[in-house]
Amino acid sequence: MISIPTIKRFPSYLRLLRQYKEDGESWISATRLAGDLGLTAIQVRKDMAGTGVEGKPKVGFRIDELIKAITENLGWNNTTDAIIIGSGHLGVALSRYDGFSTYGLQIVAAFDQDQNKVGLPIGRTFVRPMSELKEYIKTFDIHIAVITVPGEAAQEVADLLVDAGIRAIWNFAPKDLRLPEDIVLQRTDLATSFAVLSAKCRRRMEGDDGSHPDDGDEEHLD
Amino acid sequence: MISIPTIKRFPSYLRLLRQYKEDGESWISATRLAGDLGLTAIQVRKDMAGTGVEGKPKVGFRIDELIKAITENLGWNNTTDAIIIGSGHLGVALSRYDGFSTYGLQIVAAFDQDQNKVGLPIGRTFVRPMSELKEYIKTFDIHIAVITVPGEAAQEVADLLVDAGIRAIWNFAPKDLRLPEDIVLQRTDLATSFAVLSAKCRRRMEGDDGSHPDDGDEEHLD
DNA sequence: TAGATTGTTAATCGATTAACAATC
DNA sequence: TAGATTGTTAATCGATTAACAATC
Repeated sequence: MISIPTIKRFPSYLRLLRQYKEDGESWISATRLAGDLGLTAIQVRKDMAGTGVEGKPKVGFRIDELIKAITENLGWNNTTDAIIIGSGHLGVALSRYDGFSTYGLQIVAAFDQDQNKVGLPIGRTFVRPMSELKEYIKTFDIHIAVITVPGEAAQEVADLLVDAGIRAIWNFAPKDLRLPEDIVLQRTDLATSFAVLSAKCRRRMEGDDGSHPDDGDEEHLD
Repeated sequence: MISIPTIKRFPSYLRLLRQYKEDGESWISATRLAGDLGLTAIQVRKDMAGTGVEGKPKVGFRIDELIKAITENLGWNNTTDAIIIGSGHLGVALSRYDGFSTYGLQIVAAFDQDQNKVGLPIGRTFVRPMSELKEYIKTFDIHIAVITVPGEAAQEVADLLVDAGIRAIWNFAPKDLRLPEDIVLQRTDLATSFAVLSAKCRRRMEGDDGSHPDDGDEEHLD
């Protein structure tokens, strides 16, 4: 089974591979991939081994094959429908974000507690009232929900989602959710990301000694 | 020196500690912190050791002391000015985000290449043209820049920032930047975050066996 | 006192890195 | 052939977890 650190590097590989392809190339070596991403060639080869794609000594890997294998490995070859709860600035930004289509993610509905927002257009749809949440999830068999409500409301919303039968939650609210073990949870916490940035800045100031490993994560986010 | 994984957990501790304080409590045990965050008590004690705060057997740690120590450790006791490049949906959302004040981060200016956006109000300020970027950074001695431009433009913008003397870049664009070693780089990559979510979903489906370690990063943001 | 909790030292676990034979 | 590159096995490194004495 592929490790989480490797999974985290997959999107970066994918972006670069697509670029190579666009440039008309069809083979790529781990050496060059590593150079372009600031990784070691050994690490890239290990990661590629996880995809099941075999390389050719002296030439490297077939770009098309790698793109296909990584995409499938991430499950990004199929489109997944998701809903978003919270239509504040961030909710609107994510709802309208084109980039998600690259990952096979499609925001098909937005919900908000604020009656004044209900009905407003957002992305390709409009804001729905929370009262319709449960029925929507069940009717359209939605598996993934994105939370962009204020931190204070996040746990309550998460509980509603779990009750409605959601399987995975992508939480952007600054709050650590408590969820049943069988629910998949992924955070994108700006505070955590900025904490790492702050810490790195601090070290740079205080004269850290030489070594500058590229985290990439939060990094890469963590 | 405090490890990056520990740094990543600091914001979660901080949020929880502030909540305890609001609830009128003044002491907290590692056991309870661990329970509320889904960590082990041993790990919490190790993390707390990093702050330099000493606990009392049987009672735990003074909440005020921990809040102060963690805040100072992250450098969040002082306000830091930052600028943002790219006034699309995400840029606007981040510029207006109130939560940053909690981390001592203040977005003091926004820039955009699009002449139609220049002059538009955003957050507490208005959009400036890219032509003013370098001078602004030098005049106000800005150390941190947030990038929210499209992936294709990110490297170019980053190069401009480095040339203007920026020290740290928080990159939200879906692009892996190549920067001089002395520049602090932190990514918040939605693709990476969603990749982890996708992988976890996949495993849940394919009948993974029992163990459900809470990543939290990315989970993690990260 | 008894018992929950802290703090430290040692063991474990997993990812990265190194070494090196195999290959085209 | 020579040499760059792959793929695998072993070594290293660092974080998490376990064990346990110290403490109030």
